[in-house]
Amino acid sequence: MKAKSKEKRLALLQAALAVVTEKGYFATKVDDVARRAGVAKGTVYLYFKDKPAIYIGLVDWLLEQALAVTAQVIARSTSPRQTLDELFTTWSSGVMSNPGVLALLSMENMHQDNTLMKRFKKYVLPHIVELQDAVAGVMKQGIEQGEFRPADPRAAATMYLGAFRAELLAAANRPRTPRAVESVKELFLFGLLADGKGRETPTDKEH
Amino acid sequence: MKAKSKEKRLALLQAALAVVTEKGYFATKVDDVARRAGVAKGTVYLYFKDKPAIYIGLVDWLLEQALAVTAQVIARSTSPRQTLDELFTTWSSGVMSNPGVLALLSMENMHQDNTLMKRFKKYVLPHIVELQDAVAGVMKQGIEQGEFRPADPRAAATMYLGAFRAELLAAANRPRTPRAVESVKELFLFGLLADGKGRETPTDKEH
DNA sequence: CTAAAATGACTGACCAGTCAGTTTCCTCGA
DNA sequence: TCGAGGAAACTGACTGGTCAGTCATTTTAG
Repeated sequence: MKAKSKEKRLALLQAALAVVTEKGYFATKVDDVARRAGVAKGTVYLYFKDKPAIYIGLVDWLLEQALAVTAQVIARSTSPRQTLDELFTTWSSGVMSNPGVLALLSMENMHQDNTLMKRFKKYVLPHIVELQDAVAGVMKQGIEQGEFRPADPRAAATMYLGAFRAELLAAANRPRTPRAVESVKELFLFGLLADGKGRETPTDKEH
Repeated sequence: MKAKSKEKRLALLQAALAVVTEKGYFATKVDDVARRAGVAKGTVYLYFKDKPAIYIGLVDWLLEQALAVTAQVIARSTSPRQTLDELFTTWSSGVMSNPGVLALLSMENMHQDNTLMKRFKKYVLPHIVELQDAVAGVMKQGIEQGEFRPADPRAAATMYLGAFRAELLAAANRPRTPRAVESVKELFLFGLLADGKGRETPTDKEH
């Protein structure tokens, strides 16, 4: 099982990525992955314990990339606001460039299978939380620096990621207009309400 | 196939809802649905052509409810802003009360199977668009009435639904705090930026 | 020449969908 | 009121196809 090269494993992951984003996890046969990588089915099992392990390996790899890219954007940009802007663009042109990938990262999807779900919680979820934390960190910094309003950083992160996701999926149906992306970003920053509608009373929680 | 009662069909759908939201579509065996409804597997096939048909029937039924509830909220509430507020609450306490249901309605999930995907596009997607349109209508009205800023109603609807979804899923992991829900709503309305950060220049699209 | 790597035919488990047989329900004539 | 008979509803054992995972055999590399 612990076969020679890391490279071959990577090649298999790339093949898996291609097939799985195209057909989805459940419709993907191990043999499909093997063929796409140009090897026989047996070979796949030299590098991965079983089918779920391919999935876990794949998601792990993707999240690693996403985290690296995110850290890089955070490191080099000058303000939290700019960071958010760049994250949107960087993500959508890179790792998370299609709905297939998003599906891979969604827990409710993996809910479809028990083994998968267990391993997802154990191995993948922590990394997703890490990503959320990274974004929440940006929010926190922005708030502290006074660029953002006082708000719950986690809620803001959740919403930012949700908006990203929704936009990406919407774009999969209709052709993607840069305008729509801008609209979403802009709404996130400025909110929906017209000016003077009570922005100064964000504390009246109970109605 | 066209067996007697609508009621029995409904009972089967209810059973399917219970099992599918619990285990996911792919992990659900037709026999599970039958057992849950207290009938034999064969009976299921008197009411549904095949397994995908159960799924389609289920989602159709759910969306019908969601649309009805949404229309009702829109009809009785006094302002677009209040409508949005109530939609959030109504949805999460009713039809879309758990992540399992959300998974059922997500296209990327159904991407997992080809037959399912085809039928999803044909039968389900139009209803989802209808729901998005209903929300976009609220946005449009709010904008026209001056309660909301000029913005793309569709983008705003996409984002609103995305925020709802993200919050609901987040709540599935950590216990749901009313505070988090409020945070999300509030962020959606007011945006993240601190006051005086350029709200009056939403037209500088190119950076 | 040998060991590591790769192969792909094979097997066992699983399950959607079928259908011959059984039960339930209804109708109608005595 | 009863029950005979027929139809509609229901049943669940069975079948055919699919596929994850195995492993005896072959290929490659050193």
